[in-house]
Amino acid sequence: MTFIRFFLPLLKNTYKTKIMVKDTHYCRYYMRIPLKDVTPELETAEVIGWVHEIRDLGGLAFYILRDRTGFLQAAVIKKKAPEAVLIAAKEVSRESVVRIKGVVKESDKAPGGREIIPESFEIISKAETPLPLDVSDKVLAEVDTRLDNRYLDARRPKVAAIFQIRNAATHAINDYFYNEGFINITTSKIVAAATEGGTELFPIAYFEKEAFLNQSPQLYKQMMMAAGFEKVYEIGPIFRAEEHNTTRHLNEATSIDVEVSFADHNDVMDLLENVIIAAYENVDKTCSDAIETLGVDFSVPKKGFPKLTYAEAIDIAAVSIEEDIAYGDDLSTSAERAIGEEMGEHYFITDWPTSIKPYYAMPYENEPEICKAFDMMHPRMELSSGAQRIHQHDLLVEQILQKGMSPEGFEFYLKPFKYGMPPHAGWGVGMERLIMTMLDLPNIREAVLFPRDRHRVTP
RNA sequence: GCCCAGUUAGUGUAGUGGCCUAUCAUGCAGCCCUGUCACGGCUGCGACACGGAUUCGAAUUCCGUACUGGGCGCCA
Repeated sequence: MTFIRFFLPLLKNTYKTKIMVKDTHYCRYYMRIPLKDVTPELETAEVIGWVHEIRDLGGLAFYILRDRTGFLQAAVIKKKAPEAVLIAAKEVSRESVVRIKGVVKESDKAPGGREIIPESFEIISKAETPLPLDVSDKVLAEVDTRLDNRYLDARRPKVAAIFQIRNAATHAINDYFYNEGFINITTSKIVAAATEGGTELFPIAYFEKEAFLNQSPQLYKQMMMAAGFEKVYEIGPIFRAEEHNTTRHLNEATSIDVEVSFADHNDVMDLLENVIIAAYENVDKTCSDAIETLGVDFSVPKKGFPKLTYAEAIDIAAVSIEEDIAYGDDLSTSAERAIGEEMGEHYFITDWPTSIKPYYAMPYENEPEICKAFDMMHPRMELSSGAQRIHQHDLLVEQILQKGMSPEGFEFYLKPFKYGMPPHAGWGVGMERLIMTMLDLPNIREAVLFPRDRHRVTP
């Protein structure tokens, strides 16, 4: 019986057309109405949701139901309600899943101007008490408690809103690349050696071989340039085994990685701006409810991010921070912040010293001490780094040696440079940082469903 | 890797040697309540991370252990 009730609509689209309301996004597959679509015009409705709050006034009790679309109040009038409704209403706990059928009434006293008067009230899945955290936000839990109970935490509209927005951003980025003729690739996350340098890798057991989780798809993107794919991108996980413990680092992050042949650093900086703006624009266009739920100031950045050379950035930092900073130093966190404050919007730092950028960054022909590498910054932090890459085999080997690394270690990477490697450029953007800065989230863990940090491997 | 801080009911907290039989809020249970929307009222339930030391007396001081948060470095 249950089987028929659930699956008949799939086979026979006309069944129960009365509640097959306009929004096919939510309705096509279920015999229920999303809560936001419940209106008095329906007269009757069957809804399923979580019991968000219970307010028992004595002769009258209110049950606030919640699903991903919103809230609906069910009003149980104890003198009039059927016995079975009273029993279930008494029995139910907060955060239980319930199915309610009843009459929908207009009421200016009810939230959203309408409420449902249950004629049946079925507890589909009862929630135990006490709950590990308060979904209704009366007592805010700490991030750690929330992450331990992420499935409950994510029931909170504010949390759901973040991932709705992340979805819209990801979708826009994929769309942008697709429309621009990029090929979406996926590359292996299991690698044989520390190829890029500069960061610690997680060792893994790979049968009888030594292997690691990849820190970046960099080398693979470049190999696909040699393959003639011309424009590739990948949105995927990267792993860094650094023991940092901060609100802006993850040991597993999502990288939006791009590589373009026959392009230089300026071309891909232009591309980067477009991608960031496309993400913001789609969020702006499709997520106004989520933005409102989060209560953040949201504005789409304007095309033409200011460009600062590394030397100029150092000058700004030198006058605004206490600590000593000189040409050739990496930009410290406090320097980054000081420059960000000065800039007040997204910006690029270009023309970095070759000595502090990875070996694959292309030095300027006339001034090889600096290279065609750039960082793209949000006032709060670094979002992206990229460069025109070295495509000449011998120059690459020279740079690797200069960094004190051994070319023998990654012959598989160098070999493609011998057989027709086009000039190319690319970048990587931290997805979580993009979302974090977009929504002004205090902690990067808020931008991932299941963050992996120094201590956390569950859930 | 270096440095700092923390751990008290399910959740979030108060607490600086005796007034702690541990505060408050939320939650939960019971009773009252027909328009709540942070419903309200009354009663109750529920916690000092672990081990050791100091002391007449330790949630509070000291040592160790475990766990956690944060800053820096490095980076996305």
